[in-house]
Amino acid sequence: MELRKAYDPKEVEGKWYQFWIEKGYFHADTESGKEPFSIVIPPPNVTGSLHIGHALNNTLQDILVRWRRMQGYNCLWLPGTDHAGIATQHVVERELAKEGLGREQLGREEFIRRVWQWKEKYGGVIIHQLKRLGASCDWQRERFTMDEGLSEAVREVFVRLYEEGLIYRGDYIINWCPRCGTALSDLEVEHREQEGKLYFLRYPLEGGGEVVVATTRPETMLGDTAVAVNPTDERYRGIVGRRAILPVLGRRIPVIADSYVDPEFGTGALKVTPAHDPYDFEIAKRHGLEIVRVIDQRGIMTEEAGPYRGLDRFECRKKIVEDLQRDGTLLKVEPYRHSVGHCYRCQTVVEPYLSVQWFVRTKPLARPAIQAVKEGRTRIIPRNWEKVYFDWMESIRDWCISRQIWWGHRIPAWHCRDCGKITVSRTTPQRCSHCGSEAIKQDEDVLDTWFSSALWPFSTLGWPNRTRELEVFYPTSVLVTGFDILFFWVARMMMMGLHFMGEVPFRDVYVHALVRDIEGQKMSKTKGNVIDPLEMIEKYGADALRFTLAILAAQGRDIKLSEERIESSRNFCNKLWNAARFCLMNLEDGVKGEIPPSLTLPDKWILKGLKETIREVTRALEEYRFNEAAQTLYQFTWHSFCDWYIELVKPYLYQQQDPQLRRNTQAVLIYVLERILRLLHPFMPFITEEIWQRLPHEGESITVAPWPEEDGLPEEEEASRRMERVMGIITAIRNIRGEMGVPPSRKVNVTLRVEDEALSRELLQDALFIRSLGLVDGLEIAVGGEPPAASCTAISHGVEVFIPMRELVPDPRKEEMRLLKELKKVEEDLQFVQRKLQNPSFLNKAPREVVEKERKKAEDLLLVRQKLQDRLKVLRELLSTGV
RNA sequence: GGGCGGAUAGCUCAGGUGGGAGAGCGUCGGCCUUACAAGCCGAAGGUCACAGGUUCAAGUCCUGUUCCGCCUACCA
Repeated sequence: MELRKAYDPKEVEGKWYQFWIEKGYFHADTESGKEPFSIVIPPPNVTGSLHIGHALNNTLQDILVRWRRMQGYNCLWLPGTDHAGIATQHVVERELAKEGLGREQLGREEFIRRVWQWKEKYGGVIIHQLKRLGASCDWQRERFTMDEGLSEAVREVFVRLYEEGLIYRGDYIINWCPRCGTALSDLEVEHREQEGKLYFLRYPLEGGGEVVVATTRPETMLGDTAVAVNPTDERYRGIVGRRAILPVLGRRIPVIADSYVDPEFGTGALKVTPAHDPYDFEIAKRHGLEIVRVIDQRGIMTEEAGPYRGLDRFECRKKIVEDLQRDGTLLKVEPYRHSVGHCYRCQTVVEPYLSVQWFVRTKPLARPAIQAVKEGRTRIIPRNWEKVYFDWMESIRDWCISRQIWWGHRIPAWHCRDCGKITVSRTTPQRCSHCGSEAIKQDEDVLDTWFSSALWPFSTLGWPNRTRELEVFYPTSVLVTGFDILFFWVARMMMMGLHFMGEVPFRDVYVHALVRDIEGQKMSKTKGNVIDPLEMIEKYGADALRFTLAILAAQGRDIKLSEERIESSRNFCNKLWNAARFCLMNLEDGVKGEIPPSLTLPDKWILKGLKETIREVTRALEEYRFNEAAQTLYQFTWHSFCDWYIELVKPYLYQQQDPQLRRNTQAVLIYVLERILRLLHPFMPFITEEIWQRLPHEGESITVAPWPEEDGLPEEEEASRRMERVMGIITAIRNIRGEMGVPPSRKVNVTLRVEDEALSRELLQDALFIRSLGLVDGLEIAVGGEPPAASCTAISHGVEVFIPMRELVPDPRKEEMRLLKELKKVEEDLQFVQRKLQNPSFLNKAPREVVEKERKKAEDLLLVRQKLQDRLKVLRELLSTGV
């Protein structure tokens, strides 16, 4: 059964994925008794489609899961999606808008019904895309944050936290998105540096004089209820306690002293707008100030704004600046760079807004979460993210969890119309728990989506029920995620996991990089620089995409992805394919992959390489060094196996005299290839399965084949060195050929000169390789004696290589250049080594083996130099007499 | 303001615990050598950002500087 000339991913990917699913390889069995290895997927937004960041995230998870599965672990990779409250609501509202409908028209219940409808229809897109990528998730356990089970967990957590006093409700200034019409948590606000202006306003004082305040938001002056100065500020000592007259509205407001005010900034006098600035709000609370709301939840000026009522906040700013300028209140305007908060969903400028919201008291939850990482019960990898985690956790602020939208987990709290108190309950209550009134109404708000995802590692395993899944798979082995959601998600899972399970949610957190474009820009649709993973899969195959992401995934650095990189991985797939094609073409009936009792030199060399590769790849994966694992495999497969081993053993395969040798060689070829496939399988699942199935193999799928072990592979240091010497000679011959422009069609005669008998006997035995890979016709091996005249020369591993010049394009000058170049290099090296050896402190202080190494190096270099000089001398005599 | 990361070949990047720097792509030269032109063989190309320091020895450890990037923050 011969393979096609080029690998075609389209023909194989779908087929094998379906096969794996049918066989149930991805399904974890709680009763298997094998050691568990579990990962919960960072649930993508249900509205989402697979972008390159998902592709990276899931490729890395799949590599770990497939590798551990082959190692014999009972692997659970639990997939699912996140209901993404605000995002999903947007999407559905946009859909409705097309029908000319608004959500208010439909009413809450009907709207929610439509969201579910939408979810059923389009929500699975990303799940299908993950399958295209090859993700080996346990699809039978797929979850959704709005599932009944997960919703139960959410209610349970809310009620318990409320009962423990860790959830409270109150009036606070929160981040409000006027466009989305909802509160946002601090994390959901993106701060961006922006070119703004600092306006200096003159507020007259009652009884004469004035105080000048500075502000970036002049429109909020309408809501000012005080002017504050620092109590230590000499300049203002006299005016504290007096009253200022608010321009436009004429309101009398007190001048107060508060240490929050920075005397260095602006004029040192701060206008206090309690309803529209979180810190002004704090000041107001301290001083019992009046609170006047001048901007409403749509970003429109309220009745309190007097003449400006009804204006949009930005229009109002423009207008009020004009007016204040006209009447002289505006003293001056300075350009000012400052950071402005934007809604992470819609980029609207966020409004600090005073409203009643629900909060989680985070400090008591954070403490154990910090402790767990400090004690190493959870490791964050790479380590430097631990610091970021600690910094955030130690200065954590209470988490605003209520959202004024409809799509999400409705807050399980009921307000009593009679006594005004709140009943929080797991199930829908019939009456107020305080006064017994039946006039109760459920809170309108829903919970922040991250509230439910914070429970993901245990809610998906069945909590609050005590399930077998929890018992076996919690804590999960590792969480793989991007640093952008370290706070949003990882930190909160840590807090919730520890609080409710009494144990960390994961042993390791592997934090990977962001994928950027080749210029280092974040990919975004608006910039038009996105690389669409599905398009890449379509074009180059899933394996090529996966391998590219893996080989680029170095710790601590962002990935700059370009299509060329994927193309080169595609070439690697093709290389592997053709290596397999070669092996199969040369495979006789009945031969299977094994290590035969007698091994040739190339066999011993490649098996040693394989052993090292297994060790290195396994170690790299254990340390989450995906790029090193991929790189090692690439080098071994392409350069060791294809470029050298296959070429070296061709003479054995093609000869007829010794059938046993031929068959043994085939056995080693298959043996090594099959191990390469297994090592590559976590990275490139499809092509490896396709080839593996065509090779002689044991078992029904490479997915469940055992991970290769070093044990049982021969060491053969000596043979390996001998092989490398031969390879060095071959390279030397090729070098001369290349530099002298000898085409491959032209064979050359070669003389090798060595110093001792034993070496010459070995070379004689290995002559076959030199002939075949060096394209050598006659090969002579001399011990000592006169070197042949008029030759091109090279020295490798103590062996002098001669190719008679008349066989080549005879240009002695060219050869002279070549030798001089070589000599220069050797002399430089020699100088360097000798300088070291002449340094007494080096000889005294450096470790013995390092000194020995340098001595040996110097000896070798001296020898090489001598020989090169001899050659040069002969060549020059030749040149002077003429060839 | 605080913190973190980066600066290595023309480009994109690797280089755990210090012992004279590697890959992919690109470039140049030679090849359709019966697995592969998505390929083979060979070559060129580097003051490892800068300045000090530690050390017998520094791309690697320490200090400072410059230039980028990111995260974070209550100077309105």
